[in-house]
Amino acid sequence: MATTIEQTDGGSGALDTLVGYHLRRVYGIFGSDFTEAMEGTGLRQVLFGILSVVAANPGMRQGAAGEMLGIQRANMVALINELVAADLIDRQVAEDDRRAFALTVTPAGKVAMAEALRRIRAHEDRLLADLSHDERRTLIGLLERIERTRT
Amino acid sequence: MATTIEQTDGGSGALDTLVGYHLRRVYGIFGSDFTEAMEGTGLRQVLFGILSVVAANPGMRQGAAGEMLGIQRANMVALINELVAADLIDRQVAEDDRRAFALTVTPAGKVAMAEALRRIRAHEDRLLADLSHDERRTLIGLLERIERTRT
DNA sequence: TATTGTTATACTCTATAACTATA
DNA sequence: TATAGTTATAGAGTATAACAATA
Repeated sequence: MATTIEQTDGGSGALDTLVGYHLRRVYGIFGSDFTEAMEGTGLRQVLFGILSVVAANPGMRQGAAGEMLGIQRANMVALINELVAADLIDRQVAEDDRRAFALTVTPAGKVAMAEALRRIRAHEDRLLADLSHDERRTLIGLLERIERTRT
Repeated sequence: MATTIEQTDGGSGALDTLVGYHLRRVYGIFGSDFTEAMEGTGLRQVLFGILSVVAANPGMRQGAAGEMLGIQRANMVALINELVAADLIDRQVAEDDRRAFALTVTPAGKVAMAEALRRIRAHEDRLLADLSHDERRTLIGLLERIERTRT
């Protein structure tokens, strides 16, 4: 009934009315379940993200991949090293610019991606079981509109 | 038109269809804008979260506050130390259990919270400018339903 | 001069195990 | 024996600055 902050309400207080708070909680739930779902594959959120972006844009540069995912150049180095070491990504000096690297997903990378995608779909189905397909689309749509405001 | 992963689509590939990916992006946008919005207050997301929970439940125990926010006991220590040092939280040995600490928000803490809340509302209004009030409620509602599935 | 990737570094967040003091 | 808080520590994510090679 109160519009101000209640005392001893047994809840989270002002937090519950904030979109950011709920985003934080749900992101946490997704994150830990994702990690569980990926157990044994050696893939993490970032690594799958990179694989996915490179698969959609074969030959793209390391820097461009990082930019699309909001990963800084400096932090891309170790990540790409990891993917190359695991033979999931192929890294070649770009023909037209010898400073840059052209990335492609290896055959093994494609296999790994397919398996990961299967697990991720199951993980999302698990966490979104209470939402109808329409509601999932609504959720993605709302999130995309927020992304467009600030990207 | 393709239901499989496209090649050279210029986009994020399979990522775009995943709720988790959009959550990650939007959470990132909210996180960095939150940090900017709080500049000069000394408050971060976690610290504001603790203040908010303790304000809503005066006298609550350190462990219970952490539990509500998904923060492990071990990690609460330094956070509460920080809030006590800043005179935003009062920490007293609980009368009925001398192992435990009873937490309350200090007067200075309430002032800080009010100012933080003002900034956070502005920050959310900024990032959610494209959404109607109904859409914001829908978004929070959907997120809350996901939280309930796994908490 | 500017850009691509690199190295070094540092800070926050998160997670685990072993400890203490109380219960 | 179990619980509340503590300490130490380690890993992941993220951020900045300075550098080499190339443009």
